[in-house]
Amino acid sequence: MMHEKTLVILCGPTAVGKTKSAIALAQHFKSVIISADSRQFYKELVIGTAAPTPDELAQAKHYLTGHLSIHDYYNVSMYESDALQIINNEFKHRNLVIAAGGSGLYLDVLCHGIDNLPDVNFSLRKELAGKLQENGLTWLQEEVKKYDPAYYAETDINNHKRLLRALEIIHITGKRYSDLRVRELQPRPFKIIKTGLFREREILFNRIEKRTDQMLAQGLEKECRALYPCRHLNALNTVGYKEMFHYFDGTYNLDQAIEKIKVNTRRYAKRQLTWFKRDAAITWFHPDDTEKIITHIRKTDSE
RNA sequence: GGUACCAUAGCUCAGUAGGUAGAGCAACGGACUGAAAAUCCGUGUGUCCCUGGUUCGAUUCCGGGUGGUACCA
Repeated sequence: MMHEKTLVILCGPTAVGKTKSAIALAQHFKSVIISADSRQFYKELVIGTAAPTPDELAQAKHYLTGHLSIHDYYNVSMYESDALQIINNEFKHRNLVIAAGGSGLYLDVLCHGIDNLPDVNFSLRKELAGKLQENGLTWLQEEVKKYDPAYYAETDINNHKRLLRALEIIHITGKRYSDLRVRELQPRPFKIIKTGLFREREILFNRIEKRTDQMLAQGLEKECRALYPCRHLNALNTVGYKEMFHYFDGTYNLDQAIEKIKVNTRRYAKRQLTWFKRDAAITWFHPDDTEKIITHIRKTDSE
């Protein structure tokens, strides 16, 4: 199917160099960048998320970065509609848009949509979380087993977040989560070209180490201190912040907190790689090979 | 220089009354549908410092090296 409109995906693990490459592509194609980094959405999280700098923001139009407050509720479905609306608008006067980021789920939903499941009911979530607290994981497992044995059989039964979400949906809809989660791929009215950035692991890990030290030098501690009162917010359950909060608590000393940030960032990068690796549609490039990425996009786009 | 103690996984250490070894952390692999930088699952990766001796068999016992730590000079 021929589309005259194209969405270019640029994904990859944290610290691989996505921001820089995305800007280079945006400048070359005279295009814009839609962020797909679930923590760069929050305007309060700047240093710790390695958000694009004012200088970088000036080099290309960026969407969906710093557009939320940590106090806002947001989820992947809201991201899907926000991003699609922007893409739709941009396609009125250009043929190519770039979506760049490291949040695999968000990119997948942008490309293929997500099942029409009910939104979170906060009072229900609170109620169920309270029961979980009171009765333990076994209770939650038994509930899911009782109302949706199919889901219980196939899911990670130690993952309380998954079980809680499934139980929520069962309560809200009166239906089984496994019947509603059909994973239907939604067609998009534009072409999608998926590119990924890759570096040798040792080099990637060195970059993480160096970038963490830079964050500290740029004032990560101060940024975290200001956010410390809000530490319970989901947006702050984030690498780089939660470890500093433990330092403020006295659980870690500063050196331990820094080491933990490095370890957890490496693990995050590994989880991202696991996610992206299984997507055979991604073509991989070294971040320095901007010309190759451009050639690939031009070639694929004209096919 | 002398005496004592130590040397086992990437790190900190346990252990084997002689039958080639296991914890924590780190590391590695994986899952993933409205919390996703979240959450969860799985995996020991080893010249037991070197070298002789005793023994059917030594990481373990004995001797000698080497390295480290502490104390005494």
